[in-house]
Amino acid sequence: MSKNALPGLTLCNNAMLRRAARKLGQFYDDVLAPSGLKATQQGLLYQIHIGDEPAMGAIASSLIMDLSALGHTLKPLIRDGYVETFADPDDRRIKRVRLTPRGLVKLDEVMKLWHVAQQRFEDVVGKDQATSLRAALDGIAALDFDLPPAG
Amino acid sequence: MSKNALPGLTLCNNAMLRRAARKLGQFYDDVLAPSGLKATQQGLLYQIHIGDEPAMGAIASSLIMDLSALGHTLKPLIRDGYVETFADPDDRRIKRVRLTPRGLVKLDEVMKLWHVAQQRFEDVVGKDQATSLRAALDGIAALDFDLPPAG
DNA sequence: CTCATTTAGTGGCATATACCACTATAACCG
DNA sequence: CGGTTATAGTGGTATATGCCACTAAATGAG
Repeated sequence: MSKNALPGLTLCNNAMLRRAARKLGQFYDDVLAPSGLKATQQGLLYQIHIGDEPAMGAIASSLIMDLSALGHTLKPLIRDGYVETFADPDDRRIKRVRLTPRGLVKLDEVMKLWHVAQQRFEDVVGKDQATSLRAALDGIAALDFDLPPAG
Repeated sequence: MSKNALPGLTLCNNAMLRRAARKLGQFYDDVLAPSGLKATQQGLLYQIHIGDEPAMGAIASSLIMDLSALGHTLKPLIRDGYVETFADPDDRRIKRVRLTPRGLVKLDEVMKLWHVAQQRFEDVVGKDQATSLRAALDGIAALDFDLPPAG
């Protein structure tokens, strides 16, 4: 009944990454649960907050997320009144995003919980380990897998 | 227009992990696309294949995935005839999973593409880097975040 | 044996995330 | 200026995942 009775699991970089993401996501989600937000939503609110009324495209590319996926993810936050959008006056194709006052309050609340989760994570894995892990993950996010142009 | 105009992004372990997972997922998915399978599905077929007609619970716990999530994820694979399930004769609560002949053929096909993606990843990040990354991710997956029992 | 409890999965609902086709707007070119 | 192209988002559809309430089946206590 060991947790890892199945072999071979550790071979695929992508599978391992997703697996770790599920684990960590469950942990962060648990800790954030009292706020009613998921970790993804907390992260998104935070990104919006630290940006200067960022355009959707800017957020999406920062988060390496599909633009339409961002749009979908934003919907519950808009519905719940944490976030609002408005067209850029200089380019009406661009939709900018900001927190509502209510969203600011909520962010404050959820960030307290986030600190708990973050701290607990770093207690368990070690601060330096966590830092180098994040660096490694940032490295992956920055990779370019394109084959060098043949011509 | 830098990709990372927004600051602060790199602070959250969970957010960074998800971000890297999106990036890598997109890459693996791209490479596997000709097979018609997503990387998650390839990974799942593979897990089923290397297991001995594993029970759903066993798969779920190996992958650190919610049991019901596994059930949902399995549905398209069953619908497309790659996978079938059957009740364990000794314990009818248990549902075991196996590949169909068609599933085996498909796995073969998709694994060829997987090797391409995997190889390309390791070319780009380095074999040793990849190995230690996977080890780190496995470490995260194995963490225990429970607070030590107060009693 | 019978009832309470635990275990294994299911189904519904909600969010996360991607791709595609489409629309609106801006930018560019002759 | 007018038509073509490029850019920014939207909506639909599909998979990925999680939680909860529920059912079925096995286990354990009396």
